[in-house]
Amino acid sequence: MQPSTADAVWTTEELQRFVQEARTADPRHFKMDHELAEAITAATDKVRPGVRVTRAALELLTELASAPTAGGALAGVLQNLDEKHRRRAIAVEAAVAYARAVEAAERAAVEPVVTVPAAEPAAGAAGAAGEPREQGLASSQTIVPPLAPRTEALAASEPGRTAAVATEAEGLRLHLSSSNSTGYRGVYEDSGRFQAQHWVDGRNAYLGTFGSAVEAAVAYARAVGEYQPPPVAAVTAAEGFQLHMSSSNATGYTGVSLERGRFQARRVVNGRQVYLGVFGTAVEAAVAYARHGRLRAAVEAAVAYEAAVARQPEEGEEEEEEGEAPAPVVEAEGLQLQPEAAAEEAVEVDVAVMVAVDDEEEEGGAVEAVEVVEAVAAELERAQGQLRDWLSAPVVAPAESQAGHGSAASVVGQEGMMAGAEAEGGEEGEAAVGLVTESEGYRLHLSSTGSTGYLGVFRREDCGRLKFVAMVSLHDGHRMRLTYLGVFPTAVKAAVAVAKAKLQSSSGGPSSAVQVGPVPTAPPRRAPLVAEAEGLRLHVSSRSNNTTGYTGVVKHGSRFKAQDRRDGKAVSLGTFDTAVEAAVAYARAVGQAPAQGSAAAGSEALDSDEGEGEVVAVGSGDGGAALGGLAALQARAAEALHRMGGDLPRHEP
DNA sequence: GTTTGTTCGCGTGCCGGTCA
DNA sequence: TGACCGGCACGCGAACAAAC
Repeated sequence: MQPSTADAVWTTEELQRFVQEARTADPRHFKMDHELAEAITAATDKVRPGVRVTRAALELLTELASAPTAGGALAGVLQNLDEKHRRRAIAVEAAVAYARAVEAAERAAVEPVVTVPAAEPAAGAAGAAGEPREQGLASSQTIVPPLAPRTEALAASEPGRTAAVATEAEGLRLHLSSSNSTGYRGVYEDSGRFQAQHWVDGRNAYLGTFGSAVEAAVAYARAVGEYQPPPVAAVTAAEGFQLHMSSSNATGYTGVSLERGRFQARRVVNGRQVYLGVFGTAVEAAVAYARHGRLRAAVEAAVAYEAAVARQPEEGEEEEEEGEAPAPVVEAEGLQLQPEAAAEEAVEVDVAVMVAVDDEEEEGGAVEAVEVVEAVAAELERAQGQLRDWLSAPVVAPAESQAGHGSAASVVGQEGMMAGAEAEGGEEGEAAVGLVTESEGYRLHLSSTGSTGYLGVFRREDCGRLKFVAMVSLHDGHRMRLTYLGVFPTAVKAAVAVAKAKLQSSSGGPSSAVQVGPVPTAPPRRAPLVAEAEGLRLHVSSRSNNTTGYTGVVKHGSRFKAQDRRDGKAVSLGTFDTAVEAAVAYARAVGQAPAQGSAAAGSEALDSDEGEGEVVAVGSGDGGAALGGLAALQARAAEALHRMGGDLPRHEP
C-alpha cells in the first residue's frame, strides 16, 4: 500500500542517523548479522540525501532498532534465553525488520512516495531538518527520486564496498588507516568477520571478533585509551526498566561487574548466584539484571498459582482433575491469577501485567505471595531454568540434548523435519527407557535442561505423590501470555497438553516457529536431506566419504562446520547446530547449487548407496521457519536493493 | 592435479565456583 | 555483592588424507 504524501515527513539524513544511533546503542544486536547491519546502511544510502521518505519507513526502522526488545514482555524473555537461542531469535527479528525497512525504503525511492514540499528547497532545507515534522506538507509534490549517489566517505575510502567508513562511534574517535583493507587501524577481516588487535609490548593483544569493522574499530579505540565512557550514573532507566543503581559498585549498577573488559550480570536467587550473561555495556547488563527480577516475579506468580490449585482437594486421577475446574482466585506477587473455565481450566497469566510488578514493589513488601509452600519455593529454582528453556521454544529442541535418554529424544529437532520417532507412546516407559517424543498424535516438545525433559512441564511432589504441572507461553500477536494448563499425573500427559496448546496457537497462522502437531503416520526412516532451504539450493554431496550429505559441511563435535576453499585454504564459514544450517551458509558463500543438478544427483546417489536417502525441500513457515525466513527476506531485500542500484555485501563465490 | 573431507591444536571467552 | 580464578566448550585455521 502506498503511503499518503502527508505521511512523508522524514529526511534521508534522519533515517541514516537513526540507523547509526541504533547501531551504536546496541552493537550486540547488529553484531548478530554482519550482512544485515551492512545492508541496512546500504539501503538508506540508496535514498538520495535530502529527500523525504515516509514515516512508515522510519517506524519500520524503529522496529529494527528495537527488535531485540520488541514485544514488551517478550523482550524480557528473550533477554533471559540462552545466548545461542537468543541470537537466533534476534537474528530472525532483525531480518524481518530489515526486510520491511528495505521494502519501505524501496517504496520511498522507487514508487512515487518521496515528496518534497513545494514551498521549500528540496535537499538543503529538508536535510537540515533535525526534528520530525508532522505538518506543512499539504502543498508537497510527489517526485520519483533518482538512484542515490554513494556517500562521499564511502566513495573516497572504500570503493566497491557498500558501507561507509565511520570516523566516530560510541563516543570515541576511530583510527582510520589508508593501508588497511578494512579502513581501520588494528582491524582485520577474518572469514567475513572483523578482528581487532592491538600491539602491546611487542605482543599482539586480541581484542575480539566483531560483526562489523566499525565495532572492531571501536574496540581498538577503547584499547588504545581513547574510550570516553558515557555518564553511567545518568542512565537510571533503559528499555522500560528501572535500573538498580549502586554506589558501591564500580560499574554503578547492582549485580553488574566488569569482567575482562565486558560487563557481567548476576543475580542471587535462593542463595545461589544466577549468571545472566555478559554484555558490552554496563547499561545492558543492568537491564538484564532488572529484567531477570521481573521474569522471576512472573514465574513465582505462576508457580504460586499452581501451588494454590494443588491445595484444592484432589479426588483421584486425571479425569477428576480435568473435569473439575478449581477456580480459586489467587493473588500472588501482586497479580490476580484467575482460571478460565472456558479454556479448559487454563488460567492466563498476562506476562505484560506481571512484569509491571517492579522489583521495588516486590522488595518493599507491597504485595506478598499467598502461602507459597516451601516445596514450591524449592521447585522455583528448577522451574526458572526450565522456563527459560521452554520459552525458547521457537528454536527447535536441540537434537542431541537428551543424551542418555535414548533415540526417542534424538530424533527431534532436525530442522523441523518430521523425523522418525520410534519411541512408543505411553508414560510407562518414560522413566526407564527414555523420553517419549510423541503421544496421542502429538509431537512433544523436549527440553534439554528441564527436570522432566519436556518443555513447559514442571515436576512437583505433592503429599508424597509426584505430579506434573503444564504451562505454556504463547504470543497472541501483541504480547506474551503465560497460560497454566493444569496438573497431570504423568509428564507425558502434561507434555501433550503443552503440545496441544501450542498447536492450537500455531494453527492460527503460518508463523509458528516450532512445528507441532500430529505425527505423520509414515515417518521417514532416516532424516532426509534438504535440497532447498532459506530460498537457496543446497549443495548435496555424492562423495562416499562425506558424512553430512552436504558439500562443504563437516561434522565438528556435536555441531556442523561449514567451510569454503579460497586460494587453496579452508575458510570457516561458521559452525551450526544442524547440517542444513551449515549447508545454507555454504550455499550463501559459494552460490547456489545448479537448479536440478547436485541436489537430485545427491539424492540419487544416496538412494543408490543406502536405499533410504531422501531429499526434501523445506520452505518457510514450517519447523525451519525460525531460520528459514532469513535468507528469503535477505534475497528479497537484495532484489529490492538491486533495483535501486545497489547490492548487498556478499561473499564472492 | 585438483577438490573436498578429516583431524588436530591453539586461542578465546563463557560460565561456574570461591573468597573477601 | 563484587572480584577473581579456572575449567572447558567452541571457533577457527592449518596440515594432512582421501576422493574425484
